[in-house]
Amino acid sequence: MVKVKIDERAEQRILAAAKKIFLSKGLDGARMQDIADEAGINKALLHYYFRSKDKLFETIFMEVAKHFLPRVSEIFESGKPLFDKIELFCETYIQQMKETPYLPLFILGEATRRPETFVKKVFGNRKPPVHLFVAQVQQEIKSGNIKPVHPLQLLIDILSMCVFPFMARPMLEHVAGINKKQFDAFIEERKKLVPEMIIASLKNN
Amino acid sequence: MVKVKIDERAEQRILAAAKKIFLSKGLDGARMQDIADEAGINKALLHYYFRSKDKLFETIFMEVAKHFLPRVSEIFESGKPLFDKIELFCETYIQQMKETPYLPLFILGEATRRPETFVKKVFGNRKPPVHLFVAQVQQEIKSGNIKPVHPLQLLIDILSMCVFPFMARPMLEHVAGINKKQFDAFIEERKKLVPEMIIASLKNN
DNA sequence: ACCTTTGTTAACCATTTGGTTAAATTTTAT
DNA sequence: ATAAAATTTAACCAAATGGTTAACAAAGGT
Repeated sequence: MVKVKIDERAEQRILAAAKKIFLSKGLDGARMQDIADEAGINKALLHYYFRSKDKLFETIFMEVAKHFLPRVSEIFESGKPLFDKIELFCETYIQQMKETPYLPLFILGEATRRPETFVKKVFGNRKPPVHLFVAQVQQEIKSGNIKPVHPLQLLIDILSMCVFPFMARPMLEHVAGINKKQFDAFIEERKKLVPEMIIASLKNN
Repeated sequence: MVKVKIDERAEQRILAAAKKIFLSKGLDGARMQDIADEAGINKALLHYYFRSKDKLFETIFMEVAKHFLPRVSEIFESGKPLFDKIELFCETYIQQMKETPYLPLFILGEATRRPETFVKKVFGNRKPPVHLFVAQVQQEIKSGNIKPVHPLQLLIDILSMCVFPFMARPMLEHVAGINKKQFDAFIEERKKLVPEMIIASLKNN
């Protein structure tokens, strides 16, 4: 008979709980007691494993921040044609946001409130290789394969359309009068529509 | 000689201070003392004019939320051709976000954390007439003037591209290695580029 | 002048909150 | 088994925070 580990290690439960609470309430809104309750342990144990609220938050932030730029480097560095990269970028991004819908508001909110603390730490020395994307776009323009566009503007266009709908979700659902299921369908549709739209705008004729 | 009102009414100063503090720190991050200090008055006076922190916050939120959908109704209800509306929408939106760059993260952050409290209150009975835009797009499709697109997806595309860059600003500046002046130029350029891009993607040939 | 209303403040108060401590329990090594 | 190390908890603590009170000052009306 396999021995089932009935309860995870406390440290893991704390991390999971902290992630849930911080993501939904933010640094200021989260209470250490909330996290302890969610993890089912005593509050003092939080300080035993992680020295302070700030330390715990930073641990979560860093772990979670990775997912905000999901596999972007991998995609940019792949040898794929531009249009394939755009399709893959949208697909990957929207899928990631579907799985962690609180992520963008959380990351951008905290990064805006404490830029010096977080923005630099997130990327450390390894920024995503935007220049590769930029160079490829410029190459395609020079070759006459696509219309002349500003590469960085293009990148932000794509990113905006993939991420923003998740941030505006509650308003969207209310204004458009749709429910969660319809929102999911709406988002799923975007995996195809966004790259189509972008690529159509790039084609020459 | 004109008598200069050396200090505004305290109530006004409180509102201005609360706006500044709440917008930058959010409901949870803002301290009543911060607001009192910013307004240059005693903390008790905050409670004299506005009963509680929540009441004060709601006042600010409601006042400020109006600017999140700047003149959208006006634009949708104007008799203008679709492409003109799109151009005007982008121009108006980006300009508003330039003037109140903290707005989107603030509104969407609070709306997400307390949807039942805020989302409905913001719009009250008067939602923006999205259906007018939708109908106009459908009409243009039927007339064969533009490619067939999903009207709501189109609207979100536009909104995303206008608003998101302001929310992602600190990350953007860091990743793209640009300063505030360059960001402003980047944004200014979008007033033309975004509608151009959208309209190009709608044209038939 | 005098009284009433409105505006403003210093000093408090109760609760919440992040954090600590010392004791108790469990695990691990010998 | 037993001592040492690691884990967990209940009880505290000090600071911060939203909010109240009572006294004081300014303005307005008579």
